[in-house]
Amino acid sequence: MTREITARQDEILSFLIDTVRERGYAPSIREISAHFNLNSTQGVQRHLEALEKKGFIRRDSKARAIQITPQLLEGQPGQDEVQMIPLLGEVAAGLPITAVENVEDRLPIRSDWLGVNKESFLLRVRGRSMAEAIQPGDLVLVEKHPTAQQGEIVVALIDDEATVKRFWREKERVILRSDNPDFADIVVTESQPLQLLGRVTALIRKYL
Amino acid sequence: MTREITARQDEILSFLIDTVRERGYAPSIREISAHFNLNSTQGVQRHLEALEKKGFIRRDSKARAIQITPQLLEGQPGQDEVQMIPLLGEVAAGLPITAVENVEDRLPIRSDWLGVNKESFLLRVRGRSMAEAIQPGDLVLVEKHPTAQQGEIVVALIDDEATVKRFWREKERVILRSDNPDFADIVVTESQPLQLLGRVTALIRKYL
DNA sequence: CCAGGTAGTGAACATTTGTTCACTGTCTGA
DNA sequence: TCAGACAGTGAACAAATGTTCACTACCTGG
Repeated sequence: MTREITARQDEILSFLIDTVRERGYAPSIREISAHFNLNSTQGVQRHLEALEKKGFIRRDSKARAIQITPQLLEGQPGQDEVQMIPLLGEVAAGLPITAVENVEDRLPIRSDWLGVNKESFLLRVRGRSMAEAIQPGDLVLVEKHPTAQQGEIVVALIDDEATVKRFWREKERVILRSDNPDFADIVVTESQPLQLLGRVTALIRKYL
Repeated sequence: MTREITARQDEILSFLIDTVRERGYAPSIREISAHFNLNSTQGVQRHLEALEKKGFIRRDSKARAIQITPQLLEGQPGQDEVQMIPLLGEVAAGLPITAVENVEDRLPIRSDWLGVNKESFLLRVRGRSMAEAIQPGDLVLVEKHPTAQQGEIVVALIDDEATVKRFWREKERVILRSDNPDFADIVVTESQPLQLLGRVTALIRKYL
């Protein structure tokens, strides 16, 4: 998917950015169409869908639920740019994992450590299955991703609990392997679909 | 007009700030009341009116039209405050360790992770002496300190080279111990004074 | 004891809001 | 010439949304 945008899309994106900067909340579909003297919400909808597809905004089906990709609001992405990434506590059932209710803290991560147009969050490791490289209490930076590469460290949901393991795919099954030999592999077959939350891209450990 | 706010107002304001930071747009009145398990939009309305009167937010009579006073969004000093900490490369002889010449990069660290009135820097680990908990390529956050406690992980200069070890003091000598049993202890006596750069307070690992 | 402030309930209402459907027009490249 | 992309129109719908009203309960200071 090309990230080129049309002239009209660019105009609409600029209007979004300006409006959020000036008054602190996004315009509605109808405010956008009024601004451009359009008579139809469908046309605006189409443009917003395209901008979302191309990664410039994120939308929810709620009033003014347009989130502009942070780099666009703050200017050029750069080395010194920092994003406050949520550290999730107990993950409440039924909510999106990064729902506000799940966030217990926030840590600064350099933007170039984060995937482009990827959502990331931090989780605290509980078990010793990846010891000693990854220890209880460590924070892992997780980039949301539904799939993984061989050998990558991933976060999966098993029995409604997030677990950190190394991912191996063999023919018709997936193996979630611990680095700690004291722990057995978890074998996932198609009869119980695997739910990957994402892949681990960094680790942060605090020594008290 | 007092700017003191009540406990409930403070909770609601924090929720607003968190929500805007997390998902880029404000909650609706009903989302706020759902979050706090309230059954009435009027109660929320009352709090928002108070917060507006006291200058913490601005509102329009439109969906999610809550603008948080910019200073509040840009972070309270303390928890959300971030400092760019230098990552040191080759340490040039004769220069203070954190001299500009030694800095190869900077990473954001939350201020409450840093000692009060202490200088900190990041170093990249080279050897495997602390494996597996600390691996080559890992970054350690070092707080400048000339002394250490028993068992702490420290950075010492030995033969003009920074090394990461665990610190033990015995009677008249200091032992710098590796976590990796493949490495022998380094015994430091008074005939070659130990130079501690600091103690390790955090670790950051990036998985490619 | 009472007034005032704080916090909330329950309900109703009008307006806003996003989505969807079916359509038209223009432009461009094959 | 035609298909596809882009840009828009007009309409309808259901849900979301903010405001307002009248009320209750509790707490605290005068």
